Amino acid sequence: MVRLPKKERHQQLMKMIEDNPFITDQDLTRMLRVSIQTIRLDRMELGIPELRERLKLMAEQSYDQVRSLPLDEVIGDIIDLQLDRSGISIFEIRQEHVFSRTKIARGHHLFAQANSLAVAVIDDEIALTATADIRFVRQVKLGEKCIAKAYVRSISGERHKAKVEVFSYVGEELVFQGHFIIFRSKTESGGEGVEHEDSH
Amino acid sequence: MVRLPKKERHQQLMKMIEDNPFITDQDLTRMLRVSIQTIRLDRMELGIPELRERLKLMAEQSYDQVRSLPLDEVIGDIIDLQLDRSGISIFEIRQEHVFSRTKIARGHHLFAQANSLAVAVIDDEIALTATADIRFVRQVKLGEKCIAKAYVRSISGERHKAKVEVFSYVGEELVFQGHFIIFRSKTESGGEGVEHEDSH
DNA sequence: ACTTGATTAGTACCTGGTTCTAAGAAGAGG
DNA sequence: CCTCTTCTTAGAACCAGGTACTAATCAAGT
Repeated sequence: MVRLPKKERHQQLMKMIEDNPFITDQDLTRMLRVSIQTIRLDRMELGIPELRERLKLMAEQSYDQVRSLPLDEVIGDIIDLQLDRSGISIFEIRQEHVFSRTKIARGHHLFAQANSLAVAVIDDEIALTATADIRFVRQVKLGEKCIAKAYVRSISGERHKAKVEVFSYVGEELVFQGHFIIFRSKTESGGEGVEHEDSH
Repeated sequence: MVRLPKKERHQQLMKMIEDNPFITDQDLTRMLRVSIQTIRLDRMELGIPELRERLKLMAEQSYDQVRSLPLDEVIGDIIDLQLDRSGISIFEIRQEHVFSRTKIARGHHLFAQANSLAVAVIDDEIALTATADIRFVRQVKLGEKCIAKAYVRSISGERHKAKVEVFSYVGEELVFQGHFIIFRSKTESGGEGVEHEDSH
């Protein structure tokens, strides 16, 4: 049984741990046919932490992710906002926003950006989307930065509706447009007879 | 120093572990002022695994999530699907889908469910939303289960468009409706001159 | 022959537990 | 008062999965 040269073993070891971080040194000795000390020396050289540390790290990462989720009440970063007038937000299409096969952004993310912005631009305690009429003008791909611009077109009196138009661009190109009707509460508390409002 | 009754201590212990799963029994003895054996008996009674098991579980969950992400190309669980005809999906509104203050679902999640379903119901390799005309009929709250029903209304020849209507209900009540126009590729590969398609 | 790098063996020790046995303390019921 | 039960604490043995360190062996290289 000819053993592998050290470098190759290191390569294998890294790969094995990468695609199964739950593996113990004991398991690795069986698979690589070297002593457990060798495995440990290898991990040291490669700077790979022990099993428990690996799991702890993974757990911490996922924990932090969960805790930072509540922050994203707005999809995309708002970079300009004039309440009841206009707003701009930017949203980068990342891996998690695209269809894995085609790398084309899933529409609800573009909608979410536009919708969030349309709601944010309304200066009120509670603002909910009532209707939306949207059009996906061209597909947006992985890595592209989508810039949404919202304009408040009218704020009608009695029933507290606002019309908001949103145009999203990648560079100069229009990729999405939407007309939103947003219901807003009274500044005081919130309306009687607001039956057709909705979330966003 | 009067110690807490057992039930209260159990309450506290559960809460403490819940909002810091990285805590050791040793730490807990200091905070609850009981012996480490008591802590361990308590964990046993409550069925709370040891620190390492907790971390391992978290790590496994996040690992599985990452690996299963490509699966959730559809938002909501599809419970019935007749390709090119109709489909039904169910989607439970959870904490992460609502505005934290009002507990009302954010519209883009309802849209995402409907849109996903509209795309899924089209029997084609590539199907992308072109336009959508949607209406949020009433707000949906935390904990409600949203059932979306999609009907394919027409499939037009040359340009490969399909019209899909989606109605979402909570119980008997209509909460959302949308008319989608979906572009589809040719079954073979995918068309030349498809310039207005989009993601969903 | 001497040195160096790679590998293996073995021991002591660590953390964060489990499992089991045993012994006090505290209150309830007789 | 005694006894029974529940709760709590103590302690020892053991375990997984390591770290840290020492030492021995082997195979080349020069």
